[in-house]
Amino acid sequence: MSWSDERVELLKKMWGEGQSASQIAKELGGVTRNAVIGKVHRLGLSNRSGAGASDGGAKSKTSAKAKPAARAKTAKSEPKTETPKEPAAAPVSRVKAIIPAGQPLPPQPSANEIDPEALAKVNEIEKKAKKLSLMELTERTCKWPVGDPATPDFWFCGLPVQAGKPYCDAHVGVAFQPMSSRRDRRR
DNA sequence: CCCTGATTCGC
DNA sequence: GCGAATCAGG
Repeated sequence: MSWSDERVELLKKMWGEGQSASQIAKELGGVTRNAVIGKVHRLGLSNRSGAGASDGGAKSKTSAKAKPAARAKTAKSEPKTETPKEPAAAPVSRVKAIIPAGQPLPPQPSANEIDPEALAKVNEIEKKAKKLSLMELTERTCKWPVGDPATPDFWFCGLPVQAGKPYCDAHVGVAFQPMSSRRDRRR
């Protein structure tokens, strides 16, 4: 396949719309996402001007970037500092459950007031939760704690996490509320 | 693991 | 000019 005007145009269009390279490649057919990215670069529109779009893995690299130069076989045997797997701070949501009654609760930002939908979603997925122990958590398992840590009935969600996030899709929903839960609250 | 774009370099 | 292989990161 070659880059006909039409194909290039579609490429530009989709790229402009914020479509990912893989999506564009899929749409065009006959090319890989690498081909698309390569073309995008050659066309000089590597930087999606203005369009915020879904920034999957793009992190506006700084111009001058260190490059390995000869990418032969030099690299590959680096020490690589593995992420020592953090315990991850407990979400404030279930705090109430793990704090003995009678103790004053620390001021919680917005422990309450979470999208009912998000909560419902959580309740649903928690049924499917893998109920992992702390040791079983990995970089891609939801680290949302459930239950009382001082109890055998304590586990972590363990469902697949959302890329880059510490929690699964549902828990991300209640963990990161985009400021402004209630839009229009009739009172 | 999935995914993203960025870069290099032989073709 | 092209794009696979690789890098770098969420």
